[in-house]
Amino acid sequence: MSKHSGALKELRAKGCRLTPQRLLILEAIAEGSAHMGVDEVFRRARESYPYLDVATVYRTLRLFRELGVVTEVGIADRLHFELTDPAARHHHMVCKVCGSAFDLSPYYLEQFRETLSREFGFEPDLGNFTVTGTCVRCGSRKELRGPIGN
Amino acid sequence: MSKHSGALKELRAKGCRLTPQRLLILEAIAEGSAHMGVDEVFRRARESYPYLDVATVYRTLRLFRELGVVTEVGIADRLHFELTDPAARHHHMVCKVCGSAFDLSPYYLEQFRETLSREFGFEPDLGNFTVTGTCVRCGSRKELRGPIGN
DNA sequence: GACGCAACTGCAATCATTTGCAACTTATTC
DNA sequence: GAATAAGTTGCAAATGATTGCAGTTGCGTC
Repeated sequence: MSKHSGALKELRAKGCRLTPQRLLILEAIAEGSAHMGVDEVFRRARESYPYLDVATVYRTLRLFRELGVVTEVGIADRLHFELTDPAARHHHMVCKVCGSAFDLSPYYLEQFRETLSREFGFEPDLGNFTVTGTCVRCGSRKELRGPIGN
Repeated sequence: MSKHSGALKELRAKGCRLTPQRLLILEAIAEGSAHMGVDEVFRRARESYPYLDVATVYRTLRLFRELGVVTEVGIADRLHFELTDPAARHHHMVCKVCGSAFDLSPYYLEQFRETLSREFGFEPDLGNFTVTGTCVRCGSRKELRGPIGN
């Protein structure tokens, strides 16, 4: 409950309602593994309420993201979410070869953010920031196969 | 033709074939506006060859992106592409409020890239890098409406 | 604790993107 | 220039995600 109270306050502040569906989805994310796919959230939440529809899950997750309650991580072109933990805020590096997601401390982005803000007045949405690329393991494996290898 | 010759060489090097469809799609992007949506590429290319299928456009664009021939820009959760110009390489800032895309010089990301590479061995795929956020105009408009405004 | 309204949900339809497969083409080899 | 092997295409079906709408429900007000 303690983890949710903040989220509920956010809902109220925006004039949103507290529905059983939203509570279920919130719980599913809070109790599930890190970086949950939409269908995993859906399956978990539906266990307690079989009438739940995927559309509601998508809508709710988007709402939660806008409220800052959950963080979106784009893994392999699909939506994944995790509970936002203000005490351990972090970004993500996703390997486009193996699909693994690594946490990245905001420390490494602070300077970048400041530059964009100062130079262009552009305020980056780093709350849901993800860099794709190649992780150490996949990078070294590729080298072994030569420059054209796939 | 001069702009394409590089792309054609890339195709050959990877053992890919040169088909009329691919040429059409390449031309459509080269002649079209910046940051073209998939359907715009499709419509343009189909003008010269009505049998062209969307699936082919998607497949070809993905191939071109992997070859570095085109650059992907994610605007409002949809795929957009532009011809990669090695002489004027740049990244993108996309405003999540108004959907505008702004060019960003690689200069601002060089340090970030180096840090990720050195600290984590993670090689970011900055060729197709996009930051979302709020641009100057939308940022200031929001302030006028107060903190809860939408 | 009933009323009213805007927010929310479920359903079905729709859009954006990807994939499996059989038929067809490109480019290579002889 | 015919035979061949591998890459490509179009079509149709599947998947992931969004949206319109009519009915339902949370919640502030009396």
